[in-house]
Amino acid sequence: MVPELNESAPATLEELFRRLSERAETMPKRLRQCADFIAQYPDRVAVSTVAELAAAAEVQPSAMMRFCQELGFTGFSQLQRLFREEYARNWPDYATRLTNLRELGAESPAAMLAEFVEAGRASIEKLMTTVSPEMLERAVAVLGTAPLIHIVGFRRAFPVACYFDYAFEKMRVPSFLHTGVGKLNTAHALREGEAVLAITFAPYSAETVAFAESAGKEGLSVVAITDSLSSPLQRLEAIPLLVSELDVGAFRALSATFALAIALAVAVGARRENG
Amino acid sequence: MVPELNESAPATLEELFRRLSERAETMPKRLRQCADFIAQYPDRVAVSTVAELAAAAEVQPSAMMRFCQELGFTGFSQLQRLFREEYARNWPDYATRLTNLRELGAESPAAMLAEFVEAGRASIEKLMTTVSPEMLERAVAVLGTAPLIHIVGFRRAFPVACYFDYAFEKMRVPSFLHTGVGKLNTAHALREGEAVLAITFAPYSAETVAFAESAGKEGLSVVAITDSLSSPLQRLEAIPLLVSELDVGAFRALSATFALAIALAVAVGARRENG
DNA sequence: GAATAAATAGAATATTTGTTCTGTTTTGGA
DNA sequence: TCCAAAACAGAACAAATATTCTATTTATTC
Repeated sequence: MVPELNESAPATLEELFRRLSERAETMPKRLRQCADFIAQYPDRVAVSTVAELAAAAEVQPSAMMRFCQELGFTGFSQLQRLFREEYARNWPDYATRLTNLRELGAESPAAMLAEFVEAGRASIEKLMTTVSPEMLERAVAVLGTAPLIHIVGFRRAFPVACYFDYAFEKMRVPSFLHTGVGKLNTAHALREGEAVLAITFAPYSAETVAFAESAGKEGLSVVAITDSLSSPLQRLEAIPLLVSELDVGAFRALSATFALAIALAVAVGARRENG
Repeated sequence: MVPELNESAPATLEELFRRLSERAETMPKRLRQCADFIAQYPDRVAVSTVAELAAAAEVQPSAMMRFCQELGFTGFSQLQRLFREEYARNWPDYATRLTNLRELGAESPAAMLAEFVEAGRASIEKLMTTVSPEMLERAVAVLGTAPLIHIVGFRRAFPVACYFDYAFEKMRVPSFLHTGVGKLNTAHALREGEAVLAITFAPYSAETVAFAESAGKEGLSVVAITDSLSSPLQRLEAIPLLVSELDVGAFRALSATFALAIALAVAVGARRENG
């Protein structure tokens, strides 16, 4: 059969996604589920059957069909062809791309990305060896039972602190983010039985250390995310979680730290729910 | 039907190719044609039918079948599954794995960390294929010349925005972080020629989208860090940098996003210094 | 150079996969 | 609250795709 021309169907992936973003809002529930799923996992489309894809998106195969037709395709096969053609171009794998990017010249942004990707990957893998499971368990035990968690971290650690606050909010874990806004001193907000989650990396920010110290003196438990055993937070009786990020030149990313952060946050959230 | 175990069939692509190189020499003509073709164009196997593949290798479909069986597979489908899984390896179903972990009673914090480490590693590797070097170059060109960079991103994207502000400050790149503190509207701070760096992930925060839109209307260049081609930022003429983070259960980390962020920040800093 | 075994092509069949259809449920408007 | 329209799930059907079978050709051995 001659593949029929279909003037209303998107001819490229870009066009498809553009149309998707225009129309997804107004689509009925199930079709929107399809749209969201395809937007999130476009690479699955090329190598799956309608049935597999529908199951993964948690809809009926027929819903997926209606979705394809809604977009102007004659059916799933026509949509899939688009993804399969795209696939053919994208094949070179991670290792190849990394090499290619590096060869573009050390100065190019793409080469820089390749460097940080490699550093991030290595840092994350290393994380499994630097974080002690016992300490992690203790940290979860402390944070999982505290009535309120104080989060403190400045400079490079501030994004991590923000993220904790976001994650805790999402899981309805009571938390207080000490932002340092207005240079107001918020240390007086500490109450007995509460816990502190302090994040700091070399050169250790004085405010964070002072905050953790005063909390320790008042008998609050302190969990410390930091980068070495020689961190000043080690002197307090804090529960240490060690992350070491590999650097590229003078720059250090936060990829591994965030992996630790989300794992800790989710573990604390889960502990709370299960009592 | 239960997928039958087949002890003689290669279980991985590596094993398949190894066996191929051992045996190809001694194979009859047509089967060898099959072997050579697959060795040369392995990427086509995942998305083709036997008929297509046979035609491309210039053999009969039945020859391709005999070839598959010669290698120990029950048929073409089994061989193809190997190639499809290889492609799929980048997106294991973490939701299912997490459920399994829970059912096994392995909901320990350490197990959770392992999950996020694995998700982070895979996400970072995937970053190499989702970020287009051309777009990255354009983004660096825009941000590297703008007199001021406006950074906007809320909720889950806020840590990323903070980090950009920190990195830019360290490299003395003029930047302005729109924090949303006090719900003050800061959109009037935009001046001609300046650039916007917008970060948003599904569900896209309305404030970020509105900010980027109003910037776009005033003719400012917008660089968008987002998670899919169907993001609302795509509709503006923004320069897109795509990151997709794998999720664990309902949770998604930021490991890959931060690798991209630091690479972009450093590249912009370098561009400024070198003129 | 004939006999035998192996390999092959193409047709026939079985299976999987895509698509359409129908009765039912949900949603939105009067 | 009822009615009409849209959306939906699941089953039935159609198309495509994989697999097997058989007659024929090609290679190998004696």
